[in-house]
Formats: sequence, C-alpha cells, structure tokens
Amino acid sequence: MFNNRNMNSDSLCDCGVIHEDVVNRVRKAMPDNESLYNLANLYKLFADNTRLKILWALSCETMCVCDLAVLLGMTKSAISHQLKSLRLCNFVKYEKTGKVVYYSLTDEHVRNIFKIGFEHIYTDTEIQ
Amino acid sequence: MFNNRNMNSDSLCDCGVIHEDVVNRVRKAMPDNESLYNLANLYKLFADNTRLKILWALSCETMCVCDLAVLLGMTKSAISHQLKSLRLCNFVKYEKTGKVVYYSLTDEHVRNIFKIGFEHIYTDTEIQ
DNA sequence: TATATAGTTGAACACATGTTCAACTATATT
DNA sequence: AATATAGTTGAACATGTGTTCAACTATATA
Repeated sequence: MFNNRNMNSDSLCDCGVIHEDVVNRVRKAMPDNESLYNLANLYKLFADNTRLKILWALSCETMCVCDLAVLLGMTKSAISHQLKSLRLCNFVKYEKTGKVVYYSLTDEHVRNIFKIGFEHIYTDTEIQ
Repeated sequence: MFNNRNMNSDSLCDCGVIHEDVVNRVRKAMPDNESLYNLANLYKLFADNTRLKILWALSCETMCVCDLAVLLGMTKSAISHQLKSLRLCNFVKYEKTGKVVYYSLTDEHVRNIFKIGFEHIYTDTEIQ
C-alpha cells in the first residue's frame, strides 16, 4: 500500500501543448502533490474487496478478529493484516478485553464514503 | 483493474466463532457480493495518482489528451489508457472535434467523492 | 506450570496493474 | 497522394500488494 509510481516530473512529453492556457489554469487549481497522494491512499483502503467488507461489517456492529474471519471465510492472519492498514489510517479503532480485540469504526466518515459510492453505482449503470 | 482475489467461500476458518449472533446479524445486513464488488471497483478508480489527477483536472475544465499529458508530464499513451478505464465506468465522457478528443466529467459524482475524501484527510491527520 | 486460544507479525509467493514501446487509425494540411 | 499530428491499442515489463505460512506474544484456564 501507499506507494507512488514514478511521475517523471521534469517532463519531456511526446506532444505539443494544444491549449496552453487551459493547462496553466488547471495547474494552478490543482491541490499540492501531498494532498493528492493522501487522497489516493484513502481511496485505496476502499478499493479492495476484503477491506471493503470489513469496513461494511464494522459499520454494522463492533466485531472481534475471529468474527470477521468467520464472516468473510478467511484466516485471522489475513484479517489482521488488513485491520492494521485500516488502523494506520484512522478508519478503525480497537479495544482489548482479555484475549479478544474488538474493532469498530472511528467515526462517520466510512459510512459517508459508502453512501456517495452507492449513489454513483445506482445512478448510471443498471437499474436507473 | 477489476479483478477479484480468491475469496475461498466454502470456508474452513482457523478459529471458533466468538459471537455467532453478531456474525449472523451482520451477514444479513451485508449487501450482495456484486454490489460490493462494483463498489470496490469504483473506489479503485480514485486510488491511483494518475487517475486522481486526471479526474481533478477534468473537474476544473474540459481537456484533450495532449493537455492532460502535458499537465501530468506523461505520455499520451499512459493518459489514454487511464481515460479508457474512466470511460468504462461512466466517470468521463468525450467528444471528438477533428483530430482532437475532448474529455470532461459525466456528472457531479466525482466532485462529491473528492469532497468527502478531503473531509476525512483534514479532520483527523495533520492540522489540529 | 502447562496448555489452549486470540491475535500479530515478517517473509515468501502469486497475482494485479500502471507505464512504456511500437504499431496502428483517423483527421488535417501541404 | 504524402506527411504530420491526435489519439488508441495490445503486449511486455516492472512494480505493487493481498494472502498464506510459520513463528511469535499475550491472556485465560486447567
């Protein structure tokens, strides 16, 4: 996770600029590279089936690692690795009680992102 | 893009269920696999730096492939490949005028998704 | 103290994917 | 008709990344 591909910033490009004014205006309007990098990393967390299911499950109820493993039919190890990514980005928090670690969502952001995502899916493709 | 990893659905898991009632409730509340799969694919489009920049640029102005290539310092080929993915998911539309192909956003969904994303980034990490 | 279970971790592996390259189409210009 | 430019496409390549496996820690129980 969280790796950039090489962006070749001092760029010789294989084309003449068609609309230099447009390019200049947009260049000024673009967020800085760090913000865009962080934003891409945020979406990466939702871009994997396993993590997406974990997030959805936690948006329903607090669950321990075993619960999630059984729900998704995967090993505790696989789940734990993904939970680590989600923890590092502040999407989930956890609480240890005896041997069991309970995970839950940190805040409402995840639910909001789900909502917006579903809106797109169900607006233009099937159904409509 | 758009490949699923093996989900091992008829699962022997290496753990006993801790809270079977929780698992059952959540299982019922989960969207069907196809919806989650589509949702993950949607977020994948935002999860790459190049595509993210293209989308942001197009959220500012209509641009041709050359404009985008110069803006991002990449080859037309690289840009074109990414635009194809964005087209297939109905995020961008295009119009050909002579030799030039102009791309723009299909609707407001992209801007909405950006907005929600930035909200998360600037709420819990840096700043405050 | 010995054993069992919940969970984490790092390395290895296999697969997914973004970029490059070369060849191609389509339109415009000479 | 020949040439130049905008853009697309498929294959090859290199890199990124999710899962597995084995070893480990921590807590609870016998």
